[in-house]
Amino acid sequence: MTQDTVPPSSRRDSGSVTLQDIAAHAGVSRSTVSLVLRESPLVADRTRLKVQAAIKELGYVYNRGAAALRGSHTATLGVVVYDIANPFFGAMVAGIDAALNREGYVSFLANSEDSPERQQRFLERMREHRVDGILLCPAEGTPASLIETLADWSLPCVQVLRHIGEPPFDYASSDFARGVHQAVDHLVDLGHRRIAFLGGHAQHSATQERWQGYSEALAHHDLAYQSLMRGQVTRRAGLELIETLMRETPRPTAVICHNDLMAFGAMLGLKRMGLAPGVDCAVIGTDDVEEAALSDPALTSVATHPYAIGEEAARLALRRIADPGGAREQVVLAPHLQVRESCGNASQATAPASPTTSDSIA
Amino acid sequence: MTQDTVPPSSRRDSGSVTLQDIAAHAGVSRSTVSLVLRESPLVADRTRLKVQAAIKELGYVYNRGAAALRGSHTATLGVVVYDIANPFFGAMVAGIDAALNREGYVSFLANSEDSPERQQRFLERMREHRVDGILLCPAEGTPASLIETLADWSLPCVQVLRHIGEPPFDYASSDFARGVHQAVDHLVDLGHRRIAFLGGHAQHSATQERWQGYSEALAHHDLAYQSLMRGQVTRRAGLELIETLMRETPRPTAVICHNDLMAFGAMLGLKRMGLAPGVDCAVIGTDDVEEAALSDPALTSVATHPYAIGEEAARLALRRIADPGGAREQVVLAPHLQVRESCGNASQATAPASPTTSDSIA
DNA sequence: TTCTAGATTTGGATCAATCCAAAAACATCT
DNA sequence: AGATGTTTTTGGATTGATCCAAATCTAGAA
Repeated sequence: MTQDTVPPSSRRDSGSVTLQDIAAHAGVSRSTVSLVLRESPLVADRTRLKVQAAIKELGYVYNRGAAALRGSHTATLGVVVYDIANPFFGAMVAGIDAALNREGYVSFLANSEDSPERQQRFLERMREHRVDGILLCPAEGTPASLIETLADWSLPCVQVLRHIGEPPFDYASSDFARGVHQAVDHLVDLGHRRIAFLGGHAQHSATQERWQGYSEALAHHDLAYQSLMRGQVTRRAGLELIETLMRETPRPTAVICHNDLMAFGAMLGLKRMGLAPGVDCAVIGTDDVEEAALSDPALTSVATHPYAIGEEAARLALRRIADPGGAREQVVLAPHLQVRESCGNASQATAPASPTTSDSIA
Repeated sequence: MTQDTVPPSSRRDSGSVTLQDIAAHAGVSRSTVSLVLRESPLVADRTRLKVQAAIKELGYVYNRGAAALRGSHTATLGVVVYDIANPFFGAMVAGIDAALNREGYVSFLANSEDSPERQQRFLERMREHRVDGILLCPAEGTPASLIETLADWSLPCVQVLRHIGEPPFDYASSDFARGVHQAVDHLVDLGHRRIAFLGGHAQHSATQERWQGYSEALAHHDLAYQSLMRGQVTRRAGLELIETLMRETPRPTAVICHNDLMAFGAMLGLKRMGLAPGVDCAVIGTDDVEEAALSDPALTSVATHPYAIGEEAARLALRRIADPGGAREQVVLAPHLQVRESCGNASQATAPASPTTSDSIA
């Protein structure tokens, strides 16, 4: 009669139990409950337990929106990719998700479809939602000023896979140049001298780095032959480009592809021409997606570890959010060459016995 | 001196221009600015223009968090899938993204990895963020009570691809039973009589519906032969199961697979056994992922349109959010059979007389 | 000119948390 | 017991928008 500890049913009606309600029920103040929720060490153990019991009893649900309004962060990260339908991004997003989840963060995901306009809209929307930071895989044609704009917004941004402008900025990716270099090394070891490259025609860093790796590697091995074809980085483009390529004279004996999709297309194209991938022409892809292990023949590929890139990018973003003024970081993972069957096996290639069609002119 | 219209630089420092600031600058009240932002027809045109000018001039950024606190919705949707790395989900998420984007919504994406515990954590987190609704692809083993729990939370939830419990509930998917039925019909048309099925061993609706479609179709055609193998729905499982299957006597002449990944595995397995997919054994997949068109041989597949499912699911969720009490809806898209080469071509199977040179098949 | 219906506009309360300075409770040492 | 120092706890102010009832401003009619 003096104090009703639990108004039986009137509480869970409207679904909104507030800090105030808990405080009343536990006989403490709003502020104390807030401290308990945030796991502050200021609260005495006995009080903490009382409050936690009340929280459980009343079925309280933390309101992150209200907290964000007064506080300084939303525990929310914006993620903008340009092709979520691509399996590579699926894996990357899974990595991001895992890393964020550990810290209680949630991510807004948006798909720019490589359109700078869509990308811009998404970024503005995320800003309105007061995300703590952004993971951005910049759409092709993103203006160089975008990074400054984000800085003006004081929105921490980690660029992923591609970057616009020059460092310093936060960046997480794979060392694409090195990956292609490794692929060339491997082919040279196997005895190849005429190594072609099927690349993307787009102008972003991820494409350029691969070209660079390719030409550096050729120079390093004193190879005169060079053949660089550009197209979409799709299976279909791989199929079409390889046909053109195989009609060249002299014909390359190996081809490195921008990604695995192109490589699959190239292998299919070879088959359609009556040529055997790995025998008549070695093929190397990039990314090492799951299908690479099970294609026919199994594809040798430069593994770029999308899941790990996602994890690293997310962790870097969290670091930057915690320390916005800190030194910018570039996390560039080393790829590794996953050797399978699409380059033939060593015995075939390294011991060409007689017909060493010694490299001629390009 | 009486009124300073624009304090030149002191405003954009802290980055937070509020409704109050705009109101002062435009000479109106907070409330009016709010009405303008929400495109209320109550505001006179002249006032609206004045306010919009002030908004632009001061570089105001709408604070959706603050709005959500007082208002009733967050323009936010939670999306929980169980395998984001799967290309099917990539496409589906792209569809969701497109539909939400049109209405100004943003989505939180989470990956349950088919773990009910992870799923539960994510749902709680999303509740704390006060999402307006949930798109849920239930993890395997999700307790039947989950849907009630979400209802208790008064959180609108659309189940996608799989469902737990029985209608009425909101649900968006493909008619898997019908898809398998169509596949059987096609094979029977081609003259097949021994048709096997490679399915998943999991106990969710999506798997059961396919079994059901398979046995109904067999009954419909009075086929006595039946062979149903269960495993993971992965490429590797397809590869392993087909080998077992082809050692059976009598051997099936055709196999329908739970999804395309299994079908790719099955085709690879056939090749490894020295059998030709489409000649020695017809293969049909489900989903019609992009790779299906370019595999070797090109895969006949039951197209389930993940992008469209994503769009429909998102739109249904938005409808339910707008009208929480409305009648529950089941949006079940009709799949269609995408015929390619993995069942042989018509000339071999149906009309051995004339070599119809028409591109793929009729 | 006054009245009134209709169209605009407004201030105060509210949403549910956090921040912060100051108060209260408790322990320790003369 | 009193002075001092440490933990704990607290109320009031604050965050930035929306809701709502009431106030103000039209324009047309009496």
